[in-house]
Amino acid sequence: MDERYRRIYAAIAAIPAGRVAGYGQIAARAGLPGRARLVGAALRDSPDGMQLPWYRVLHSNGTIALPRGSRGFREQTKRLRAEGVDVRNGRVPMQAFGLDADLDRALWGIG
DNA sequence: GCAGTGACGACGA
DNA sequence: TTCGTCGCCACTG
Repeated sequence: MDERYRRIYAAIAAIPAGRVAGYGQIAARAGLPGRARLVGAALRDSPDGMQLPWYRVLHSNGTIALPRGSRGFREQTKRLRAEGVDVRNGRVPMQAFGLDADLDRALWGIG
């Protein structure tokens, strides 16, 4: 496992329940700005045994990355709703559930 | 080393 | 709001 992947996993694990973050945010927090695709690769490569809130990672616009109707899509939607996140038609209002700048700073100690 | 592909993101129509 | 295109970088054959 690469150091980059470790950082990505750590950034994802830092997302609090009931909140969501974009791939770009995760990549940036992992010290890999602009490498959003690498976050997706890391999730694909993540072991099943690893406890990772992968379902809290969405597209920058708040839409679920997985294809509509796929098992992962259903699983992500189900888990998010279980945490109180409002998933409307495969989409989450980032302005309500996304990580704000202040919250982001509080979580990852930026600034 | 080259070409194809992808759990992405920003833009323009 | 939705769709298509381009740029990005890492992985794979």
